[in-house]
Amino acid sequence: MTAKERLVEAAFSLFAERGYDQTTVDDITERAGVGRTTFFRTFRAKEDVIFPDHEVLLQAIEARLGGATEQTALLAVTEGARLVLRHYLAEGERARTRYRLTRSVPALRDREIAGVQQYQRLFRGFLHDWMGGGEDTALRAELMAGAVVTAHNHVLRRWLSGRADDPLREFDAAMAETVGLFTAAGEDEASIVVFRTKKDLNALLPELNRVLGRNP
Amino acid sequence: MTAKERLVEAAFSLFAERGYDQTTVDDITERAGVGRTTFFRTFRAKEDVIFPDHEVLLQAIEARLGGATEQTALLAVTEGARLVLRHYLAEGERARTRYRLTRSVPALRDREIAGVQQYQRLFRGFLHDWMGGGEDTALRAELMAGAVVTAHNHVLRRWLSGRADDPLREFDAAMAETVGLFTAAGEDEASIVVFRTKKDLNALLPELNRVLGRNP
DNA sequence: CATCGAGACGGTACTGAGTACCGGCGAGTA
DNA sequence: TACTCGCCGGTACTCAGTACCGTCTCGATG
Repeated sequence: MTAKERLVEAAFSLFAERGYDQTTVDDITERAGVGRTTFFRTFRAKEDVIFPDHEVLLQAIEARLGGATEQTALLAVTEGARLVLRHYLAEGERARTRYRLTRSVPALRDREIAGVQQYQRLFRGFLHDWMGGGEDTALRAELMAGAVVTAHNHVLRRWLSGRADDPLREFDAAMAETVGLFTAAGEDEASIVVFRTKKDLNALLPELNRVLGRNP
Repeated sequence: MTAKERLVEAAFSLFAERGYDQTTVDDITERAGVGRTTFFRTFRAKEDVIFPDHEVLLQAIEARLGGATEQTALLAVTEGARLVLRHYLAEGERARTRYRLTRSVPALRDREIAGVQQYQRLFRGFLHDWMGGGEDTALRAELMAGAVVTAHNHVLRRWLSGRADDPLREFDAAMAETVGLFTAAGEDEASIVVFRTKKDLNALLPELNRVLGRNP
């Protein structure tokens, strides 16, 4: 068992017992049986000990995005997000413990948000490059990246709080809805119906539906 | 001049001279001519001194959202975001100094992200309530809130880095594109414009754009 | 006028996170 | 054996943040 694993074990157990603020780094290192210096060599800060796989996840996403073609870019992004979700699902109870901590301890909550931002940054850069990297697509890339991360977090939080029985299924649905926002009905078009009449509106509804390509 | 203002002045000047990490709270309070206790009574942490109006902005947004009706909900959200943008624009050089700091100091960057999350949370709650508060609209509300904040930040950063000459105009365009993602040709809605006229169509285009929430 | 209470401020002392630096220990190598 | 490289532990220090207490001012109230 490496020093890192022992530190993580000790930290999670102590946080569960006494709470985050009531646990010092000395407490953690003592239980882990390592020196205090080792802690700060392994983690940059006390808060990072509950996100031990953060760097690994970032690299996994980067690798997934790197192996994408022009045609599979959107798929790569959703699968990158799915990578994160699957990781949390595999963690099981530890992920839920982290969730409780991040919800109750402001310092950890902020830290998690900052971490999510790093995922988003990866997606944004990848999507923007995919779109050509021009200034006209910068906002669109940023919106897409944010939406993907938001959708992922939404499903993840539902599972973490026990409200999702089939998170991967929900993830697919959420992703479909999310990327649909950007792909359906084209860039900046809107359905516009222009007519002039004195008829009653109810009499016009069937014709309106026809123009809009719908079946009443 | 209140103690808070003097602390902010002292902090910004010292950060510009020596940098953030090289400036201690003692340095700030000494230049401001107040006691160290006063600093932590005024700001929760050292990082908060460069976001002195954060709470005020949050309350301003909340007030703006509170005075909205069922029909003006989307307008209220965009104007809430516009409130933030206008505040930064009015700040002028101080906002740019803050931007340089948040870009170079990780602690400040994380703090800012956490602050943005608070705006987003307000929008999300408001939009979700507006949509009825059901589980089926939770994701959609979250996506919209995230998109609005993203679009705002995108324009704000463009202005902060000197790439936007007319930020308010860009903001309107970005917001139109953003809310358009959710309203244009969406699930079972469509933008319908009804009018009768004999005018030339070209003369009507500006008005059409206004109705559609666009800036030509 | 006297005094009482509230609020703002400053000073002191303390905890604990994070850093810098040094020395020890074991494994591989010439 | 001597050397070095990498990992670890210990010590000492800075500084953010907290707790607590005493002081001052000001306005209200008797």
